[in-house]
Amino acid sequence: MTETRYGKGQYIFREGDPTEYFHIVKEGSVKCVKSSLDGKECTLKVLMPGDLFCCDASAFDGASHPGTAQPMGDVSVLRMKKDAYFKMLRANPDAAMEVIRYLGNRLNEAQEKAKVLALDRADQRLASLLISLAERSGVPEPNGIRVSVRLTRQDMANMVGVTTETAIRIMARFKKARLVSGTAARLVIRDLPQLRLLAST
Amino acid sequence: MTETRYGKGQYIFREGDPTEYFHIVKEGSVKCVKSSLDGKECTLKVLMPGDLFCCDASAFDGASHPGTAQPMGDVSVLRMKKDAYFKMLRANPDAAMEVIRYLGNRLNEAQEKAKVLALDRADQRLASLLISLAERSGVPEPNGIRVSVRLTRQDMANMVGVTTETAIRIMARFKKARLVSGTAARLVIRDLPQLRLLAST
DNA sequence: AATAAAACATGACAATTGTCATGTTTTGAG
DNA sequence: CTCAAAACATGACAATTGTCATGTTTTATT
Repeated sequence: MTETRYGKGQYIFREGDPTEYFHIVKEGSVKCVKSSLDGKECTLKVLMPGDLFCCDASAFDGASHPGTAQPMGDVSVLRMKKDAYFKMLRANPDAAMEVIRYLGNRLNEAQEKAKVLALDRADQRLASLLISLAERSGVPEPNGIRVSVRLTRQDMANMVGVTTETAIRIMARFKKARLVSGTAARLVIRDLPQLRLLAST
Repeated sequence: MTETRYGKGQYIFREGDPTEYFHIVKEGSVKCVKSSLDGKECTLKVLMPGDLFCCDASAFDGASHPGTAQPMGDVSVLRMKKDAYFKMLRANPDAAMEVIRYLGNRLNEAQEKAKVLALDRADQRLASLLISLAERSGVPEPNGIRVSVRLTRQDMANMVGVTTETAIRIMARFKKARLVSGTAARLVIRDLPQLRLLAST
């Protein structure tokens, strides 16, 4: 299990690269991204410390990475050679069970995301995103919940499948309605209940 | 491991039901569905013989089912009490590894689906669906590939996050362009290469 | 074979979201 | 602190998709 550090502009691995390592996020956040042929990008998930990645099937079949893993700022990642990882899992039922649980949670999450993308309007999808940001990386503050991950409007757009302009416009509306305040450097959720209402309306 | 049969109009379990069993599809197909508060439905996946479900995290935390499992026609399902299933996995590293591989594949699939929903137009999403139907349940025929699962336009609409009308219109276009023929009872993919092209255009 | 229900179909129109263009503000590197 | 790059912002317009209404065809059941 070796520790590796990555910084801005680097990649942990890219879509299509051969799968060699199992990874755990130690410090910082990591973006999982897929892109289409015409350059459009979609952010599938932001991994936080403790999150596993490439703990799964792509690692098995000698296949290649189905997406790109990109550090958001400076990150530190623990990794282990594929073979050693599998050996470890076989020898250690507790670890294997933990990975099964983790993958199951990730699968549920991914399917919930698919549902939101399939059924909700852009503003609802953004509201859902803000809610989960508040829950997963929120820091309580006097006048709301600060999101500790730095996300530009473009990042948010890529996370909910809309254009940057649409994300900007909707966030501007949210700001006007006092549901949120600030931008990437300091995004604060000010009215979580109202956002929840909007997400399910 | 007991076998259970289900028929039209029944449910294997519904969203919110407590998780009690681990399941395997033995015969027939099973729809995994989520619905929103206002009645809109989204089909996450069609399970085929050999597919596992509830092999995952929801089964752990004593949580409830995140979605509904609905038989498509007559199906036969093998199931095992949660506790026995976990005991079996712990005692059997091969089985545990197999579940890890399976969940990983499902996760990749779900994320690919999310990407398509986030980035592609309705016609591209439908083309992608038809491609994967051809690959996963296609039966070669003199003039194309027959889809062995019976799917109405409404089913397809629910699978790609569009309205029934939109699915009907796009399928009509596909039919006119000789990419497909027939309806639910006998859907045939006639020009897979062209569909692939369309899906990634 | 009759018949009700479901599936398929199509038009007119509305709502949502994307595209492109342009300008302002904020951020970060030197 | 300066300055370029990135992020944020907004308008005008186009494209996509949804909504509602209505009608035909197919399917399944008695």
